[in-house]
Amino acid sequence: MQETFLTEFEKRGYFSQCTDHSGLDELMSKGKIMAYIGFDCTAPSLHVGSLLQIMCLRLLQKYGHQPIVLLGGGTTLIGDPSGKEETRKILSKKEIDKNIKSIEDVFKIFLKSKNSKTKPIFVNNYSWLSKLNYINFLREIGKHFTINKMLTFDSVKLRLEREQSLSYMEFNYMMLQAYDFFELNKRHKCILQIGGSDQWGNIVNGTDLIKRKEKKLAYGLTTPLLTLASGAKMGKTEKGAIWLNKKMLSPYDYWQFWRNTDDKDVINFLKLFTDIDLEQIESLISSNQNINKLKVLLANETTTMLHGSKTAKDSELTAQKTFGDKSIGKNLPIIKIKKNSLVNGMNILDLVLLTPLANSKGEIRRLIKNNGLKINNETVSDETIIIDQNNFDQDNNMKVSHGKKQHLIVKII
RNA sequence: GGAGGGGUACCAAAGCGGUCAAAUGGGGCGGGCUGUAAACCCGUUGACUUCGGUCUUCGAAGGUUCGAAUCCUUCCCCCUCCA
Repeated sequence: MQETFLTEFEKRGYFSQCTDHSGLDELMSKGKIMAYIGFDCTAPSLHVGSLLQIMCLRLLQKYGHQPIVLLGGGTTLIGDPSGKEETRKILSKKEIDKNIKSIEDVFKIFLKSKNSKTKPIFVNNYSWLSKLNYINFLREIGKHFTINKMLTFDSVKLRLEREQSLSYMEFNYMMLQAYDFFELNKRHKCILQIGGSDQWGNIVNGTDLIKRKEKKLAYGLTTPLLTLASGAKMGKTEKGAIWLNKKMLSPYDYWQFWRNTDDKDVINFLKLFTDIDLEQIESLISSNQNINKLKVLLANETTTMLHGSKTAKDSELTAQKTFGDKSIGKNLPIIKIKKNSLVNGMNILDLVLLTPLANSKGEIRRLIKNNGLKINNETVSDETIIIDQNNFDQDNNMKVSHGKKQHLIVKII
């Protein structure tokens, strides 16, 4: 059987639901289509939780389709109630615009723009949503929505069942998203919206609206909500979200995130988050590769995609040095301190407090008590020791470790 | 509108005048085992400290008391039942 966008989409584990599977598959194998995914702009960067959607856009390009990236400058002003138990905090227009700019940069890394037929189109729904006239909107769009049906959507239903307030503003969100699809259908002949499974309701509203107003067929396709083997949501860890923007998360930490994948998730992640051919992945599985090698492969592939192959290699090397020969790898985070703050020596507690490794002296004391703090690979057992120039090597570096995984370099300048 | 029940640390939940920085479980962090995995075992989990203590915290604000998470008053929020 010939491979199509949808067949690979399914094989890789991206598929959850589709409004018309065979219809869409047929259409997409006949020629190029336009498809869009909308992204929220509540933060200055997307995190790994959105990576699956980004991979979908890449897959579209692979099969010669053109992705539209919708940055929700308008809808973020309202806040999507889907999957949220509480009202989101509302951001200012200025913050959102700033976020959009930095999110766009990430897409430009992931998506290819050389081929003019498949290069991504960036749109901001603020440009049309902000121009809507309330009365016209109600007459043209609002009449196609029944309250009866809107109340049955999970995003609304859950809030009502829990008696948590849902403002009229948020209640309108789904209409706006439906309108986005309608607008993109008119502007760019966009006939497919992809989204996470929590977006199903919103997407279907869009295809319905297009059907009613334009008498045209449009399709919806959703990806499953990913959960890790541990049951946690993809993308957020205790230390914070796994951001895609390198200003918010260093490439080394990004690499580490993938390297630390649960054994049970590794194969799935290779399929979901790398470009490695499915056949090749299958052969890796059947050849019974060492699981840790696969994790390194996963980390290298994902990091290369975002930060480039050189950075990925450097991260691997840093990891090798850090965990293998316990030396200093160059990609470890560096904390700089001034030379004169060390002339009289500095208490270990004060020094560690300057780093992101701990938030209070009490925490550092506990860490020392539990044998978790190391200076240059030596376990610190006394909280009163003084750090001075002698603890640094000839390059003025000193390695500080919190447990086995968190390491950084303190450097004298 | 009426009648009850409740808001405690990251979450869940006990405590109901002093021995409460607050039981227990989950989560987190650290250690052990290992493979930078999972499972398991152990320790730890407000801040500061000269390690004697000191300061801040049990929805909010006042009050009673030598002493309040605990009692009283007002206010805010949530839940259940009735209308």
